[in-house]
Amino acid sequence: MSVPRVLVVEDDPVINDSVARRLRAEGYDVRQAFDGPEAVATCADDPPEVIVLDLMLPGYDGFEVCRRVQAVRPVPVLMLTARDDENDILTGLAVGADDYLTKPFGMRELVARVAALLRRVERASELAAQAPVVHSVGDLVVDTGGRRCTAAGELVHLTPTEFDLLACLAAAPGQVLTRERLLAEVWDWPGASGTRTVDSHVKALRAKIGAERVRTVHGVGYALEPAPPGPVPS
Amino acid sequence: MSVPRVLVVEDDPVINDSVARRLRAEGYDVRQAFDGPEAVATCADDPPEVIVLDLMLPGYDGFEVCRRVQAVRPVPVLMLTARDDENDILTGLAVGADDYLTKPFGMRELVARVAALLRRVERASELAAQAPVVHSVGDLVVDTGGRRCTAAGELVHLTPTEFDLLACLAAAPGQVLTRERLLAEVWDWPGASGTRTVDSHVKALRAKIGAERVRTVHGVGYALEPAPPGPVPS
DNA sequence: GCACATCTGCACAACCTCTTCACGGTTCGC
DNA sequence: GCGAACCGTGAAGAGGTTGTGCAGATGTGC
Repeated sequence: MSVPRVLVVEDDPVINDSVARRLRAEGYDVRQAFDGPEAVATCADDPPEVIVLDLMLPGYDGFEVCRRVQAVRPVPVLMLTARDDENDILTGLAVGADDYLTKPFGMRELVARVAALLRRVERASELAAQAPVVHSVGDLVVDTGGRRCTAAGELVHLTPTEFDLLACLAAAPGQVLTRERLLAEVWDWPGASGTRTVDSHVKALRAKIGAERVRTVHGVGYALEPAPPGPVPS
Repeated sequence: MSVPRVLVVEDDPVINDSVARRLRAEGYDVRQAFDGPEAVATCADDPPEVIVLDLMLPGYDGFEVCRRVQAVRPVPVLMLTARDDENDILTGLAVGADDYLTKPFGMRELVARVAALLRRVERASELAAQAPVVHSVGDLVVDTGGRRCTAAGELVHLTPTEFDLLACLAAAPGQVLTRERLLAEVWDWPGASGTRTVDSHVKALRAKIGAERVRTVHGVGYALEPAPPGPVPS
């Protein structure tokens, strides 16, 4: 994303040009659209990083543009409202706008808001990329950040300990973890007390995510099956 | 910005001088320009903090001056219009002017407007540095700038603490935040006193935005549900 | 100063979880 | 095949965590 693309949607040529010029001066790759259909068409082609969108448009209005564009791919939208109309703002935000400015607005502020939206997008993608908070093992998904787990698309309710246990296993799919190791990871450092505690929780886990997903290795410990047995005969 | 520089652009020497004199008396460092090209040249050299700009100018008019100057660097512009022409005013604001005065104007008012512009710019640049303004989570919209919140399009009244709490949760949708984390974010650094305070406010929040939107994660904390239960009927 | 809204902390009840034990079935080494 | 070690299972008590209502403290605007 070396040169962020910005789409300016505004029917008044004077305002559109002036906004576009200002944003180009800031170093953005700016496209312009002057009505609803044109805006949607431009986005379908090649979605920009940010959209600056006026609400009052010929064709269909800003809300509709927002809906249609967002339906394809989520794009940050900075909304321009002619009046300080509470309802317009709230409606706009409800249909997917990310920020708003009321006319008359200062160019400085507009530029700042666009930059803020871009920062947010970048930050979000960085977070998604560098935070391996989600483990996928076959059709099992373990979201350690949200502490949720789905098996074959179905949400599974797990108790705290069950979740920690599964997260631990999912961090190394196919690898066998000893009871001692699991006790250390999930239960901190409990003097090697009843190792049967692990068994109990494995049992509970199996009952919830399917017994075949957790393999017992006799004399060693447990492992999460990397992929379901074979090509599932569905 | 110890001594703010002000550029006065006005073709009538009498008015120009009188404005300049008055502003100098207020302690500003004042330059003068008497036509469009001169104004642009002065700005290219060394942009002032504020421009007082007449619309009727020889060379090119005030709009053009405004556009060219703003293309280089955003500078607050106080526009002077001969008539009380709505179109002129709107066009001017669109090309980057920040305020306007209609002739005939009083010196006192002009001085006040210039001072207000300087204040506003300072404040705006502070604001611009802040984080994004709006969080959308499902059909829940949290406008941290306007400190407003809507659920399914309906405006919801929240107390300050409730709003901060929700904003904190909305900043990381689906992520579980511990009570300690929430105390740190919303209540600054609370000696680890009653974490039950969080519970109380969560209860109040749930009553207002719908209990199903805030998920309890036993033994860990709370999370905002990323998407509402049912698949959205588009 | 007063009325009002809001925040905080507590106590209680309800709920959820963890752990442990004993028993029976299974696997492994010989 | 046999013994020993290992694992699965079920149940129940103990302990911890959360939801809720309420009262006092605090802050705010008129």
